[in-house]
Amino acid sequence: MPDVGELEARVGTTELERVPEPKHRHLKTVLSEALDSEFSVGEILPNERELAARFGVARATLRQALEQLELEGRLQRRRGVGTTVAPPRVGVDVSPTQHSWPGENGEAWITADCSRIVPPPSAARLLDLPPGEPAEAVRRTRMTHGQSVATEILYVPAASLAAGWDEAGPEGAERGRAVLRELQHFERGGQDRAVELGSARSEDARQLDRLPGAPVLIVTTRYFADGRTVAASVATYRADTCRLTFGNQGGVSLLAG
Amino acid sequence: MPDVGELEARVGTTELERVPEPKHRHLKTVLSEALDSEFSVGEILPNERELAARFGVARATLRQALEQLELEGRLQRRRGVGTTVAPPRVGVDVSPTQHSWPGENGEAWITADCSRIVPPPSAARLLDLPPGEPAEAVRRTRMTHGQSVATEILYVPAASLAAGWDEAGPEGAERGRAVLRELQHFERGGQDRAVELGSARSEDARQLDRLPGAPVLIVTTRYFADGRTVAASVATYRADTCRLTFGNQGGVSLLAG
DNA sequence: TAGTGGTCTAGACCACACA
DNA sequence: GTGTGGTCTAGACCACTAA
Repeated sequence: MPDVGELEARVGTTELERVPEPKHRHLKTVLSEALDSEFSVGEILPNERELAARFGVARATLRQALEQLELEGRLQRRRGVGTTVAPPRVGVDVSPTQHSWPGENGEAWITADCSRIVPPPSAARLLDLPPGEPAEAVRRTRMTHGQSVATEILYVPAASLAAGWDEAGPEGAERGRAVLRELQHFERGGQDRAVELGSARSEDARQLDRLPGAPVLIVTTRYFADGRTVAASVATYRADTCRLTFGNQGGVSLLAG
Repeated sequence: MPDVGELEARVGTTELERVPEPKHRHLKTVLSEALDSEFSVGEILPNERELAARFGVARATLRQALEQLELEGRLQRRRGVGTTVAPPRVGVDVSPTQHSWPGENGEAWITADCSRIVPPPSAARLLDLPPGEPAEAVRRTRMTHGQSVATEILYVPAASLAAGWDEAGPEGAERGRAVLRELQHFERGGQDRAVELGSARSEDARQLDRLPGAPVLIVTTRYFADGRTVAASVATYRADTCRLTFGNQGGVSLLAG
């Protein structure tokens, strides 16, 4: 375990400055620099009680600093285990060329489930669907490097399914794959996308191996064909481990390095 | 001020459930529903001590719930003022058609400053610039509906400036506009973009009217021309008030090629 | 000056992972 | 069990805003 003796001294020193910077913010800066210079990826930090004692602050104050560093993807904390130095964020391509049409071959998405439900109002609005109208909801998970980085619900209204669609057909993942096959019949008309900050619903949190409320990036997509919205999806990406890339150079994202 | 009597009762009730949900999370749910049904945009909530007392929890616990709601853009808290119900997030277009080349006419960016600096390592990496090499750093602010929603630093290496570029030329905003004019000479070669979660540096926080450490969406862009990276920018968007949109229906299709 | 949210403390107990 | 991070309390004082 690296020595943090010098850092303790600096916390005390700056505390006397003219412009009072909150302790937790200064602590975050000091820890951040220590992570750069004295720790390597995967290394375990001293526990919170230990660190708080060393820096001469209450545990709650130390936790404010750790929370920020976790938000920025610098640390990973796990209950019952400890706090470790996180690897750099993974670049996940969400540009239309990589994420262009649901169910396309070569996608990184794994279909998990599907059921016929009444979409929540926010989803109904995306689809221009009257409230109360049912749709197929396909649940998928996106894997990268053996880890699940995102979960998604893809809403497909009945109007986007062929006339022979069997409402009483198979359930679960098989039904989901059938819905995705239906979408292949459309001539692609483009898409819309939005990114915003959110917090993980408990269902998403379970799948992403995070606590409920963890920060996530929510990617909302509308798929167009035949001059209307034929499907819409709400994807939830782990904000701590992911960087969403929109490379349009037509090749591999150079930002990945 | 709407009555929250019913809500208090529900907090007490659910506390007895079999699966112990943290109080702050349940509190968040209850408050969220109250915001939907009993409050309207701009309305002022009771203060934190008052709310904590009503729900029978410590102020710190209540604050955990409020912090989450603020993160999701539902609330706005200002020291010395109070907590108000936030308006829906503003959609800010960051698609290539709207944000296509720095300094283009009709942009929503206001040039604030410019100086010759040595870019931080992260920026040098974006530019494929050797460490220590200087670049012009143009600082800009993006306005939407009279509010500043983003700040940006655009790095332009010396190699991207014309032979006759005057290093000792004007300072401040005027210098920035001169650098932007230089960029107009290139034949545009496309761009790269990435979005990730970060926290506001104190400088950004001041410009965005937020406290340092506030959650922000960081948009990193590389501009290509002549087969190389001629400029790169790091833009910081307020995560609480902004939804980044990548709409391409009305404009050029990103699916081309 | 009064009232707000922001910071900080020094405890306590709980849920979880792992040996 | 033992040790970790997660939750929660009941205070206190500070920085800021606006009347």
